[in-house]
Amino acid sequence: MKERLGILLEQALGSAFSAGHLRSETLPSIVLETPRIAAHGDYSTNIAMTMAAGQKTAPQAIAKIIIDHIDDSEHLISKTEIAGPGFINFFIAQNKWYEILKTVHDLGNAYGTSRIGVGKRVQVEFVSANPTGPLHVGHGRCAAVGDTLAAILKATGYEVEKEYYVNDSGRQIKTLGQSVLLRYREILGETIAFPADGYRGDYIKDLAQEVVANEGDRLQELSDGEAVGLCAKFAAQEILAGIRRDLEAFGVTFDEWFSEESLYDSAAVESVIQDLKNRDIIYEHDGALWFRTQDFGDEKDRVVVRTNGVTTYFASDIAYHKNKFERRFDRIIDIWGADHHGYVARVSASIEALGYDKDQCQIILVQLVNLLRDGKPVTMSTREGEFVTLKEVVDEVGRDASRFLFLLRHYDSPLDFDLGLAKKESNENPVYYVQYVHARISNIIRKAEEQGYKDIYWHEDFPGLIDLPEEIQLIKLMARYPEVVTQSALLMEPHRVAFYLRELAAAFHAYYHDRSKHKVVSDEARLSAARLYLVSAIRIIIRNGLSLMAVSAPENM
RNA sequence: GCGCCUGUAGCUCAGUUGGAUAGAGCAACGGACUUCUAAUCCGUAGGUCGCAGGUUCGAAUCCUGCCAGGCGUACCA
Repeated sequence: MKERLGILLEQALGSAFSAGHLRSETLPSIVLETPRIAAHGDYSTNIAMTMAAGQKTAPQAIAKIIIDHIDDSEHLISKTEIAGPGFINFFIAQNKWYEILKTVHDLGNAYGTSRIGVGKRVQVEFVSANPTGPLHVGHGRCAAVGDTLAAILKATGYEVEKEYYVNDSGRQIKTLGQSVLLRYREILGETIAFPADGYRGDYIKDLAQEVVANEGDRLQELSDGEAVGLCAKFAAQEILAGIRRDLEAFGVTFDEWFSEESLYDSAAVESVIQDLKNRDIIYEHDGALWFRTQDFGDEKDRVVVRTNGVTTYFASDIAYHKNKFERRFDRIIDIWGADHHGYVARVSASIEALGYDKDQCQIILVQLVNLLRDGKPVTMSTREGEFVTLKEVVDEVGRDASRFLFLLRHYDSPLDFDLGLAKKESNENPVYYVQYVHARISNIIRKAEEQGYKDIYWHEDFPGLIDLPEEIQLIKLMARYPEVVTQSALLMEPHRVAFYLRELAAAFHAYYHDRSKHKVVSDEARLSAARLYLVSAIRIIIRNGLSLMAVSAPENM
């Protein structure tokens, strides 16, 4: 609807230009919005005001010229008015709204999809937690945001690839191996001194137990280096498998699990460092190798290879992002926890230094999850083994409820996650409010079937039957769904879908509740058929929206 | 100190990329189930949009400066 009106406006501007009624200038971008207040029309544009300066004419006069040039041969518009300082308000002819209803039914699962991303490949990388311990709630938030954003981008036509970057190399993996080996020796009867920087969680002991079961005391005969290596490899694999399971239980899957180690195996890290050294972007200082990130907007230069010859995490990240660009994505989206924000400048500096367009790589920082238990903060540390895992939350609160909770917030704002409230919230969670709409409509449709309404179909009588203001209101709300999906994609803000669904659900519940006025299945066959058509359209949208979030749409509750 | 994010109703948060009279949920108070499911609905109350300037037809939104909170500021990841 908005699109069609936009086209009319564009044509009107064009014809006003060619008729010489407006001085020609570059076509301004037309912004149509749904006014907050119904009296301001169905759509409103500020175009006359934004053009006023360039035209050197009063906005009201420009508005009048534009309106005069609108060629509305389809009678889409029932009324236009110039209001306030120069808004043009459009009122859509009521009979045109029914076309939306038909569109929803015709498109079904595809209602809300668009083609703005067609032909473009985008990669979304998210979670990417080190395989040194299970995922915690913070990772869950990133997972929900990343997975839903990927689904939204897909719905707008992008070819989307979801990727998990596995940090299976470097010091933290070695520390993991050492921690497991120590617990292993402990089980075999040795007294050990556990180092301060070791991983202390119980899962380390479980892993050590498994090593004992698989290998017996064989590791005792190996050198420390070999034993640590074995333990590290085994532990990382096991933990990663667990991460994968937990994510699947949370409804998140990836197309690609990209190994950091593979960048070393293929010498990609080595060669990019060599390349940058040749170009004097990496230089030696105090025995270490430094990247001139400062020349590309970072606040200081960063170490790539330490004095002891070991590469930093940043080194493989340079090679990793180079690899991403080599895979020829049109867009690359990295989703990180906000605690990594210090990394943004250096990564985008490295992208620029390699000669790529840094704007092609967008980094979303998801604010941290503050974990509370009955109002009191719970400290989380993987190393100390004190944390609440994603699995625990999913098991306790449920996948639907926890996903919805994470998505009911802009990723920019920190989230307090209270475990004491989580259980309670699983009953009061807004997700049930939305799902309940789906269950209620499903129930209506079941009941209708029992009474002989076999099919849900359109009939040209319907406009006369569905004409209450609240019914038109519902259709107008349905018309907005595709705009919401498009906006979420453009702004990369998945929470918009969740908020929209809540709004649609509220409108439906209110409508549904007044049974005396709005009963769907009644004695009047034609009215019933018409209302069935209306509410089943709502069900389609609820289902589509929930499916973007990978939240289930139950038939019964 | 410097950098990033945030400050909107008692609490948790939206706010259509600068629009017209700032909105939900929870909590509080008062109502609605012989009806297609009350996990629901209706109503009341609740606001100097952190503070102060600036930009303009117009600011919660943009700019500057303060104040407060979170995170970061490693040859850790």
